Amino acid sequence: MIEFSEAINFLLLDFRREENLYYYSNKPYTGLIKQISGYSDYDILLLLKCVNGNLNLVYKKYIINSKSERYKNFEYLGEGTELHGFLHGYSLTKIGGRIDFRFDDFDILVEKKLVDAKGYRVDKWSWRIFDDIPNMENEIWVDNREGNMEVGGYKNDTDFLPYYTLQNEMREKVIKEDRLPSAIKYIAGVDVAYHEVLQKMVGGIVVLDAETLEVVETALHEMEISFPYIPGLFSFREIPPLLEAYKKLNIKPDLIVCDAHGLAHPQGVGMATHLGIELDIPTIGCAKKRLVGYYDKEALGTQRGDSQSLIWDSQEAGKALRTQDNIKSMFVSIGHKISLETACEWVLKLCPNYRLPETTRAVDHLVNQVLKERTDFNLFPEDDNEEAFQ
DNA sequence: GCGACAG
DNA sequence: ATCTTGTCGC
Repeated sequence: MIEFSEAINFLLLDFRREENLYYYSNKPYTGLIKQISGYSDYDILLLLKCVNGNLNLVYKKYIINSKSERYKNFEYLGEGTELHGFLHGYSLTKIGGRIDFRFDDFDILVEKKLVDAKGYRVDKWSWRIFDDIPNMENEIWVDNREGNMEVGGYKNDTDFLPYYTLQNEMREKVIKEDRLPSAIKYIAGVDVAYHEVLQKMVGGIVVLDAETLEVVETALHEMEISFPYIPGLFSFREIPPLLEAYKKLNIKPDLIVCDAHGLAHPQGVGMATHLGIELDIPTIGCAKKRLVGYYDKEALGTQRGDSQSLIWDSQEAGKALRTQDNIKSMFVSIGHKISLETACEWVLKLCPNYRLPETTRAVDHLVNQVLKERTDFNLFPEDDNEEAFQ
């Protein structure tokens, strides 16, 4: 484990060797290095994902000239390195409602008290955010290590045998042929957005007019994240908030398009299928990435409408379907009460301009917007009066 | 034994 | 799913 103050001091000293301008906030902090990536030919981007109180923050630092000897000094700060200690020097900016901590324009902040670095408009700045220095002994140290939150403790699949059993039962109920209403008037998209630190999720449904693709109704439901993400058991994580949101709808859709697989699933019971059986409504699985199955990439054409069978367990589990010219294919499969051919027709109809269906696009936008609004903190309430920066 | 693995 | 920045075209 590396002391955070030590690490950041090192970064700052290295980067701003000539300008020893620091703030000492003494803010206890815990987190880990989330990602180190090559950023361009000469930059390395270091992202520290941290938990501080109940905020989810991303600290970042550019390290210039990675090709020089200097870069070697950073090798010990590998991805996953744990950091505990004190936040030492930082600048705070607010960009489009998002809080950003920047180490790179730290000195500008000190000098001018208002930053406009790299063309970003900076609305507010402050170091008073950390005035309420928590007592170290009372501080709740949130363990934000991804392994603990998403995978750790859940690795043993036998913990989830009951869910696999449920999937086996559902598999018998799937209807793989068209049982659609004579006229499809409304089509819905469903999606869930997450807040990793608050452990909240917002499920949403957007109902579109099948003819015009205009939004006619939306419904939402927020709840705690209670089920981990496990490929194959994904539906048990996302369906609970979706069922709640569905209850709130006045206009019930004739068809639902899921941003996930249906039959193209290890047990043949992906989220689209699960949801379709649960609601007894025709559903389509329309995923961005393959989960199981194989298809002939060479044989797949490059034009909108081109498709290849996705084979799994010697069966056609779905289609790799090109929804736009020269663009990565989508993966369409039966959810419930619809044939694969009809499902592909609807997906194409719903993708007049973009790779993703309009249903998915609409609900994705809604759900992320709402989650952002509900989890956005006003870190500067005292600045809302006019004397703040005089 | 190891990799792959929707969102 | 979450997060980031850069570039291009309307």
